Amino acid sequence: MKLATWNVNSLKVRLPHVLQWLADNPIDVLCLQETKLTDDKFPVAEIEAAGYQVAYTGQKTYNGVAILSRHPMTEVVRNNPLFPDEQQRIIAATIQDVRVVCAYVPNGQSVGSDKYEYKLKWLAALREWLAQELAQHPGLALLGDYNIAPADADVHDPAAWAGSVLVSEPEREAFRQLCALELKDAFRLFEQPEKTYSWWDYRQMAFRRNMGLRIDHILLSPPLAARCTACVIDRVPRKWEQPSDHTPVVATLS
DNA sequence: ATGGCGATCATAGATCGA
Repeated sequence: MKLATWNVNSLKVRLPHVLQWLADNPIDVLCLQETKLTDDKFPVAEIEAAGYQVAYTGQKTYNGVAILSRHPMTEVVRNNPLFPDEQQRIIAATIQDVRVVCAYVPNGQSVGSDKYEYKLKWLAALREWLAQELAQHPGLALLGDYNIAPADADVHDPAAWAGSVLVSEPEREAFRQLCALELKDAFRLFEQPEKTYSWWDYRQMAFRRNMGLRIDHILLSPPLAARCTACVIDRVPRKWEQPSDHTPVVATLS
């Protein structure tokens, strides 16, 4: 089973990219973030025509998440039941023996801002809910845009980024608290090329200069981590015309 | 120090993202 996550920064603009990438990479499950579509505008027919079922929850302009699956989805949950929220940032579904949680973690804007406080509260509530989910679903995968670079190795210029949003210590502690649920960062289960990132700013030719951050992650519970044979970041779609600023992360389970 | 770029929307400049 192959699972992937991709922040598409508008599914309206990026639907051709998603369909092309799925044609090239016929994986089982794809989690999307930042669809930026209300549910009435979600491109269900195009995705079904590509061979995927889909569950989604969105809103106008901001946020929005979806799960595309080649296999039936059950127990679909939208949002964190422990954290009432207007912002559509979480969708979960059970696919075969895997509880798939797709998350778009708040950006946080800047350290100390209201949005930063919201991010930390949101992450604490996510952890609380995941503990409950794990009790019912031992095989759980948390895929998404975490908006956290867990370590300096995930940052192109750690000195320049030190202490700022996406790398600050409270955010990294929140990431570690998710890992403390025994979730494993699939990417770090394997030897990886240095300076591998999942996001590059549109400005300053950041992609060409590889000025990136690794902020999109797949965390796996112990039974799934034991089955994981690979985890890669696919830079290819970032080179396409009119790309998302994020690129897919893919995990393979035996 | 500021703005870079891109998407969105009360379609023009503002807001947000990361």
